[in-house]
This record gives sequence, structure tokens and C-alpha cells, in this order.
Amino acid sequence: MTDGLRDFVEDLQPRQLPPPLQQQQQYAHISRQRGRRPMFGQRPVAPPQPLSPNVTSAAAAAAAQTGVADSNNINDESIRNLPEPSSQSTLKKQLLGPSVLKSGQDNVDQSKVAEIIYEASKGSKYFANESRKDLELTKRIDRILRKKAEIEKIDTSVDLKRADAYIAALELDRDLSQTIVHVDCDAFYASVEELDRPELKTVPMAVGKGVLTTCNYEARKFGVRSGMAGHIAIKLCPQLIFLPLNFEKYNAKAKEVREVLARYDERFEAASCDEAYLNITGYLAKHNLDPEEAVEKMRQEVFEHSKLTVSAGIAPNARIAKICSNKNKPNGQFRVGNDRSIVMSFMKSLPVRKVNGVGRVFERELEAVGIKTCGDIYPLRGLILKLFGQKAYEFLISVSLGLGRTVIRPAEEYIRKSIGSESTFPDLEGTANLREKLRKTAEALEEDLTKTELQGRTLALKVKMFTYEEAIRQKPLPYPIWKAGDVYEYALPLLTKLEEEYKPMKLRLMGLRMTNLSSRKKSGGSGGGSGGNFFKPVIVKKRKLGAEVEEKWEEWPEEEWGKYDEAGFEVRRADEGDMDPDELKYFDGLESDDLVGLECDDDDDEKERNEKSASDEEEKKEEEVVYWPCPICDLPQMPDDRAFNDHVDYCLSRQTIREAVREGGGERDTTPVAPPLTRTGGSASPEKATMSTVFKEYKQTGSHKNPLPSRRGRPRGKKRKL
DNA sequence: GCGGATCAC
DNA sequence: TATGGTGATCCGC
Repeated sequence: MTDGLRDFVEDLQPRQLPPPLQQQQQYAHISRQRGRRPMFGQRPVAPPQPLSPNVTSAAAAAAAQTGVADSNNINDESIRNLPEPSSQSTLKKQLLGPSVLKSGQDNVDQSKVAEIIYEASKGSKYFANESRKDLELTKRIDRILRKKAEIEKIDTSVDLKRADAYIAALELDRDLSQTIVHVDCDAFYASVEELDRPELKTVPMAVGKGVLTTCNYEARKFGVRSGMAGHIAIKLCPQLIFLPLNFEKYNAKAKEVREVLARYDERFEAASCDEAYLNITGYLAKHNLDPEEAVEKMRQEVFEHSKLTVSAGIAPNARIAKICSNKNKPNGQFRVGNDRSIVMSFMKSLPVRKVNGVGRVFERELEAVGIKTCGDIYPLRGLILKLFGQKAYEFLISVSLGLGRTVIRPAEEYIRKSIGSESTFPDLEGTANLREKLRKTAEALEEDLTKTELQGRTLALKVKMFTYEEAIRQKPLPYPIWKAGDVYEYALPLLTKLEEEYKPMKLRLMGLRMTNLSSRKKSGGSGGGSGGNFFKPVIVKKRKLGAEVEEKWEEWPEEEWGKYDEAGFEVRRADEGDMDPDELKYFDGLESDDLVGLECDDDDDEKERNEKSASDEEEKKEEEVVYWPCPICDLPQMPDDRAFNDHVDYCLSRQTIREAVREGGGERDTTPVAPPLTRTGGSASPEKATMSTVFKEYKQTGSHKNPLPSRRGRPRGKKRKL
């Protein structure tokens, strides 16, 4: 350790400046971590030996030996839980960490890295926990595969038809008119540190302790990654230099970057400290610039202004832009053009893991059923709903089509739904000790509640046992609280409850979190939640079976990532034109929910769920209901007048469009990209490639609305802005 | 509504 | 000696 580094740590101890953006608060806490340990300074060791060509470290050599066969280590006592040798490989991959597919690791031998990590982890409690989780996942995947076999036995043509109808509806909504940019700073924290200490540029260096927050590209050559445990990183790269976090510095730099971004889209969306989305459609039109030119210029300006390099992705929507920004990292950019065939061919070979929302677990589940790339989704579209559920279905389908949101808006317009504080510490046990820790945790939470001027009506206590097993107990409160004393008082019963459940409870982490938030600001403000004075949140209801829907909740990761527009902010982007996407989705959702007999119990009405025999009820209904066949698409509809009429209207509008396509000859854009996506039986359009083109015209004229006299009123209510 | 799990950063 | 913290969502019960 060096004194200089220690000074750094002392310096930031009181810490925490008001983060300009909501998202940044999630990082602010880190700087006040207790129990800091000595920093690792430079060690007198052998010169750097990247893992790229040859691994020469002792650990690697040892690993190489044991690594001949994956199952060689199975007799280790600590991993006796492991079922069969085959799961070793998945576990190793799991241990590799979440960012294997990220950039900067292309020339690193991942299997050797995996071995080293595996060897270094073996025997630890952490490892045992990972093994347990891996086993659970393997079992779950087993169930999924059995389910798949079941489904394949029966007739899936109805599911296929429904999927095709859904896809057709989504296709109608496709918007290729916007140019979205995702900007991502390269190794942000590490780069900022290098500005102050240029000599670090040429040596492997990491920021953060315990778990690395990030590391520079020199370090990545050794297989070091962000999110990696510090002691593992040392095994991979003994000469790795560790720096402490310095959020003031990072925030200042982030601000500089944002100043430039604002020139291109004043309503850009800061997704985190070092990431942002921009809609540069307006900018391009105004300055008559090519997207690539403009972004090139923007990155150049960012560099001149902040001395930091950024990477960027340019695409018709945020999801693809995000993927693109990783493509030519560092200091590069990549564009997927605003053209359906380009989008489709880009998605076709893209590993699903690259998509935001597909993590290590989902990746394995998908792989098990034969989905490795986004192009693999479409052929299985008839199975996915039953295999993974409604949300995952909607998500995967939209991913396979390369769809994503095109509305970008400032982070300030999102409302926070929870606020919490948690910390890890050396194993702790004993009622008195745990209560003391609880008190400290409550005080930390009060601090954040004070800063944000929030209060909450539901309190949750989270603990992590010394075995890494986690548990949460939560409780609604009689009134909103924010003071540490109150928090402690209400948290104590939760703690004692846990102590009873887990007999001698030994903890390594404790956290408190408040939900059901409301603002304590006099002037209203953005705090949302029940109890709020000015901005009462919109009641957002999830899809309900058959019944009228006041507000619909946008499907999972697809759009807003759960953040919603509390006070009904007017979003003024062009893309939310006249065709209300909700309506299409509504009908489709209704269809699938109703017909599949899926457990769609997203009701907010308590009475509806009082019957524990919900599933029985469901089945009974399923048998009794007589569906009305739609005269257009022939798919069975719920016997509900309004819903039926809505559906027919919808089908007619699609029919109209289809005919328009045929008349127009459908000659444009006919490249047969992504073959599976162009044609399937049933109601799918014969020429989807042109549908979006046609639809654009419809959007302009607005003539698609109510192609025939409507028989009733649409389910009204505030339309969800996408 | 609760608790566990997953995901992103 | 020994693998983080904040916030959000989804699923099963």
C-alpha cells in the first residue's frame, strides 16, 4: 500500500456530493464504505505477461494440468454437491463473471482464465454458493426441457398462428424514422484516473477494491474484468495496480462529457454515470448531416472537451444502439442503418447474450432449448410463450425483430421506486451485534432519505448469511417514515423474525430498503408514490383478463425498463404518432392471455385473488368459454362485445394495409433477409419487408385509423406514451 | 403482497 | 485472508 493511495481514501471519506442525476446515486454510496482495507500498490514482481499467447504463471500452469478434463476436480469435498461432471463447465463459465462477452477480452484465452478463476475460487464459501446456484439452474433447465418435450407432442399450430399475428402487429409498429445513439465511455473510471496519472496508461490498473469497478485495457489483456473479485484479479495479474474510487472526479468528468452530448440532443438520457442515449434525428435534419459523420464529430468534441474517449452505437432504436456501442470499443463507433433488412441481418447472427436483459441465467436457459442467437428465436416462436411466460415471450419476439424503444428522455423524468442502503462486513452474529448493525443501517438509510427528501411506507430488511444465502423480510407501515429511529423500530421485528427462522444467524451483509415512496418536499416535486401531495402517481394497471384496462404497463425490458412516466409528461418525439401502439398490443395481449389459459393473474384487485383455486377457476373457464371466431383472421376471440369489435377493427386495418401492399406491388425492400422471418403460414403478411414502408405512409396520413366505421369506443383512458 | 431470483451498471 | 451496492422487474406462491 502506498501513503498516497491512503490519502486518497481518507480524502473521500466524508464524501458524496449531490449527484446531478438520479442514476448516479447508485454509485455514491460506495465512497462511504466502511472497513476499508489497505490498497494494493505496485509489487516487485515479474514483468507483465498477458494471457494472450501463452500463460506462464504458476497458477495457470497448474490450471492447465487440471483442466485437461473438466471432471477431474469433482472429488473436492467442497463441491460434492455437484451432480454430474458436465455441470463443471457451466460453473466455470458462471465464475468467469458477467462480462465475458464484453469487449477488451478478444485476445484472451478465456478457458485458461476460467481455469485460474476456478482454481482460485475452489473451496471458498462463495464458490459453494455458486455451485448451489448452478445446480438449481441445471434442475430448472431440466424442467424447461421436459416441458418443451411435452409441448412438442401436442399441436402447436394455434400458438404458431398467434405468434405470427403478434409479430405482424409488432411489425406494423416498427419505426425506422429515428436515429438513436448510445454513447459509452471507455473504461470510464480507469480512464479518468489515467488523465491524472498518465504513467498508468501502460500498466495494468484497476479501480475499486474487493470487487473491481473497472480496469484499464492493459489489465484486460490478463483476463481481468470489471466485477471481478480483487484477489482473483491478483491471481490473473500479480502486478495489477489498484486505485480507490473517487466519485467527485468521475462526476466532474461525466459532466464534461454530458455538456457535449447536450449539443446534439438537449433531452438526452443519462443511463448511468458513463452511458447515455441520444435521439439525434432532429440534429441531423437541422445540420443536414450523415449519422456517422455527426457521431464522429460528437466523439471528437467529447474528446477535445474532456480528454476522454467514448464509443458509440448508432441505430434506429435504443436496444440496437446499445449493442452497437460495444462493437468497436474502445474509441470507435458502429452503425446499424435505418432499414429493416439491415436490422434483421444484424440480429440474425447476434448472440442473445449481447442483448440487454439476457444475463447468464437466461442465456443458459435459452441455449438449452436451442436459442443461441437472436435469429434462433423465430423458429421457436410457437413454443416460447409456454416455455418462458408472457413477458419473456414478448421480450424475445421483439428482440428477434430487432425492435426497441425510440423515445429518449432525460433521466430526471423517471421516478424512483425504492431507496435502500446495504453493506457487507466480516461475519457477524449475536442478537446485540446484529441490532447494533441494524441501527447503523437505519442511520445510513435515513441519510439517503434526508438527502432525497423521500419517505416510505414499506420497509424491507435484507440479509446475506455467511453462506451467501440471502433472505428478505418486508412489511407495510402504518404511515410513511424516514427517521432512523422509526426505521429501526419497524425493522427490528423483521430482524427477530429472521433470527428465529435461521436459528444461529451469522451474517455477512445487512440492508434496509424503503418502497412505496412519497416526497417530503414542500413543493411537490418528483418523489411519487402514495402519500405524495402534488404528483400523485398514475395508477398503472397491468393487463387484466377480459376486463377493461385503464392503463397498461409496458412489457418487460422492451421499453422503459420499468420506469414510467409518473405525471404524464408529454413526450414530444415524433415516433409516437397517431397509431396507438397500445391498441395493437392490447388485443394481442388479450388474445394470448385469454386463449393460452396462462396464469395471467396480474390483477390489482385483492378480491380477485382471494380464491386460492385460481388455477382451477382458470381451467374451468377455459372449458366453458365459447370463443367467437374472427371473420378476418379466423382466430378465436373472447366472447366479449367490445373486445371482439376491437379485434375485428384491428384485423380490418391490417387487412387494409395488406391490400395496399399488394396494390403497391411490394417491390421495394424485397431482399429476402432473415428468411424465416418473411413467411410463415396463417395470418402473417406475405411481404413484411414492405409493410413498414407502407405503414410509414399510414402514419403520415393518419388514414389507418378506423378504416371502417367503428362500432364502439376504444377503451379509452390515458394512452401510454412509448 | 411477499420472497426469491435475475439483471444492469 | 477471501467475491459490492443500488435499483428495478418478474415469477411463483
